[in-house]
Amino acid sequence: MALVLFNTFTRKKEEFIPLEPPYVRMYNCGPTVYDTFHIGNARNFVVVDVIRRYLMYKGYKVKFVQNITDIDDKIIARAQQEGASTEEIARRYTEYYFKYINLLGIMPADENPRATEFIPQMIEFVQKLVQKNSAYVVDGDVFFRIKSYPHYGELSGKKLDDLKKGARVDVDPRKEDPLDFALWKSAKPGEPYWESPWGKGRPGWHIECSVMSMAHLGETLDIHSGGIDLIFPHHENERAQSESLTNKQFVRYWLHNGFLNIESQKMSKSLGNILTIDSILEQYDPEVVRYFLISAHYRHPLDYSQTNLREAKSAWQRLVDSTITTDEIIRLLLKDGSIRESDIAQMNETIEQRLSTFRSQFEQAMDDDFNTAEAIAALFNIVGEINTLRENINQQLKNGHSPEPGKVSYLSALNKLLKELIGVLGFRLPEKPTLSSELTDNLIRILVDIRQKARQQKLFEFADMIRSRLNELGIVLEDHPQGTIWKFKQ
RNA sequence: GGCGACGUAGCCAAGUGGAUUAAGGCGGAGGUCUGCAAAACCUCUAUUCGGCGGUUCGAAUCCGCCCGUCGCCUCCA
Repeated sequence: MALVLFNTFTRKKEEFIPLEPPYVRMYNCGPTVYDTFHIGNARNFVVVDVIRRYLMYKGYKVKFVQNITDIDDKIIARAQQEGASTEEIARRYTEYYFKYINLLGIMPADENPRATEFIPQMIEFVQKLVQKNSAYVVDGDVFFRIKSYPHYGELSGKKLDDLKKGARVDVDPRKEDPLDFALWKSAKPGEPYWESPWGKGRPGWHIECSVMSMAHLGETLDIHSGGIDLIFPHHENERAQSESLTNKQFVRYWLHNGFLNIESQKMSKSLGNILTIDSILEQYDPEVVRYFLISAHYRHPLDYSQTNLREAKSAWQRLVDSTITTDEIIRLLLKDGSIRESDIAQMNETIEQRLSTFRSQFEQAMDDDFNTAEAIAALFNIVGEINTLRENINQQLKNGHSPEPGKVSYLSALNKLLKELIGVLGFRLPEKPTLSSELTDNLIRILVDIRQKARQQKLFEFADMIRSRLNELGIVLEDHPQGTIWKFKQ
């Protein structure tokens, strides 16, 4: 099956063919570490994480690079505001960034280059552009000359004339063209700086990504991603300067995720509706947040609301519950000897067939421009099959028959498949009791046994007390025909 | 002003010319199971896809107009 993705550049879905299969060079515009990151940033990080994981699942060898912009105007502004150094600010929010992407279950990038580590390469890059006449120097600033790059505007689909008409910012009169942008900025007094051929200064914000992506991935990237707002001017400028330097295609596939809105409105500082990721993770499990973030197609706008998060929580719960209950039921069946490990391992063609139908439903969805909404639907179809099957086995049990080994092995295989695909989307299921919590498990089982005795003797008040006291501790008991199982309340 | 996206059940959200009952989830109603629960299962919850026209044998899917929502063009994921 061919993987198809929507390329912002062509505005079409295209089959994904990396430059040198099976290698994939992937770059995502990372954070500028001047502040905490918000749920909208999280959407980008999670979406890109899912894309990366799926490419790996498909057998690609992905090298994933995400930069950290640790010097720029906003960091300087923040530092001055707080009377701190830019390094301090950058360090603080870099830590924050790593802490929270880790909590969100985002795989660490293969490389996280920082802008300040690549200043010499940036200077060299700019120098070459000046030599090629693609850039010019004015009073210690260096500007990119967009006239030198005939393809300017192609990525964002903008006409240069329209851009000029729509300009809402005062134009720097030293620019040859209002659309020329800074490659190197001279330092004002009190600002951090690096020595350069043009005097003291710092890199412009677009040059960083070009330099750092090329440093780690070469001159042509397979995938370059970011939020939809980065198309213009950031990615347009990256493309212009990179291709001017190399005369090669900079990016094969441009991917952009849609915005996350708050109550249908864009998040912005001026509206004061920024939701930082830490405030959300205080209320919701990271997996719930991930579920919410990929419950809609990545290119569509997504609306944040408490209702939507609560909905995600219930849906995620259904997924988790199915896997836990199935695990526990199989465990009980093994324990009382009504089924054996060797029975479970038994596969046959019918089972294989059905499993692959479920798997391919998932893959078809993901192959179609990473349609996570549909992929999740595929997951729920598996859940439905599992739960119906379990019900079926319950029925047999109640009728005094021991469960058919074929059914149990199908159940077990479905459960395994479900867990695998949940993992492909980057979700983490609650962990099995570890060695340290084995004691807990054993203690609860003692209580479960005592309650069972009480129920047999119709001491329901006593039995219910055990159940409700455990419930107060966040432990839920469920009585199944195979026996009683326990779970942690979510 | 220029460019673009979107409008599918109470809510979230796939589908984008014809197999098909228009996925899946949340919520709700009724039932089954249970000592009671929980979880789960079963049934029901869009003759219809913002509105009006058009193209077509056939449209939620294509075209036009209208209404509504949102975004980019400026730092921004």
